Amino acid sequence: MAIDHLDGELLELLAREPRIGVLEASRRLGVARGTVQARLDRLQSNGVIRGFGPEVDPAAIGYPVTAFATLEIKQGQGNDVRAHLTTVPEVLELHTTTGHGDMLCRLVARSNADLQRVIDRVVGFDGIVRASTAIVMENPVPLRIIPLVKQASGD
Amino acid sequence: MAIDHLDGELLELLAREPRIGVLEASRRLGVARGTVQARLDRLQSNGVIRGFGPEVDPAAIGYPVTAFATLEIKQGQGNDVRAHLTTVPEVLELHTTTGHGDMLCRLVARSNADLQRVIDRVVGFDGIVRASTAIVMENPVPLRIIPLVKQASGD
DNA sequence: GGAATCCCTGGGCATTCTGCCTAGCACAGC
DNA sequence: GCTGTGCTAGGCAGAATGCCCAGGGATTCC
Repeated sequence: MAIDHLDGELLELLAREPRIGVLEASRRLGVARGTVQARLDRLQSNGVIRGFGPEVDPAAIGYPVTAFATLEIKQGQGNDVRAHLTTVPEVLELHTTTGHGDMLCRLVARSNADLQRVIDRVVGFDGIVRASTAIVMENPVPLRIIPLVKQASGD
Repeated sequence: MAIDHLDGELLELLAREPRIGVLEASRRLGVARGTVQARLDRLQSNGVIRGFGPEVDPAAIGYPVTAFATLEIKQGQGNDVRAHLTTVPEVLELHTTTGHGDMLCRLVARSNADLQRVIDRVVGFDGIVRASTAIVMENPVPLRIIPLVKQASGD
């Protein structure tokens, strides 16, 4: 469950140079190949490593605008709203949060004008009472995990 | 820049089974290996594929609590706040958004009690006027990209 | 109508990595 | 003292990679 120093270094190495194989990683870390293999297996069956899926940049496929929308949900409509938002491709992420039946979702759009269309589609649903949207201008800290991994593995 | 149908299928395949290699992917897609290799190279130099870093689950390394904090920033303090938040490992993501010098950040913590410590550390900084935090309870739609990819590649 | 260009195919090559195995060693807990 | 666990070090066959080439359609540009 907890990860040790070697796990931390392995994760950091994989994050920096994902294409390297088990053999190369073992060379870099100065341990035996079998060790790296065992650690990787453990991290994956542990659920620490969820996968190695390609990170796709929405901007590069034509969706340069990102926004966060806070949705106020009518009591008892949570499941319907979830199902509805799942069908909208521009909804990249959805969370339910503390508060008065609130949800937070991450949206992308082709342009600011297109964002209006997306929002209309998102909120054009019965269970949603109100929505407030914040458009992202800059992303000073892109989604990262390494600093946390280092802290969790004892620096 | 735009991606075609084959690109879309390739991305979807890689997202579903990231461990398969170029050769296996070419077999699945029914195209030549060189084609897959060329597409992958192009997608990566295009920036469509940012990388293949391991997706680490914060919950699995001891940070099961996620929250989003909206920060109100004192005029002109943006850079200092950014620098400050970058040093906090529990800040996984930071965006500046439209509004009155607002920022939105994603936090994780070891527990609800620990979240208080994280928030104190985040807002214990001069440039931050006010913070409002929403704790995530459920995550009905985890960060996803495939539906958008399919839409962008013409279904 | 050509000609040039681009993309894909299908194949070949040496090198490298993988998955799987064995055996020995050090260290912890019971 | 014994057992289990984790790491090292090595070996092996099979598979994949990176890189190369020649050829064929399709498209675009003169």
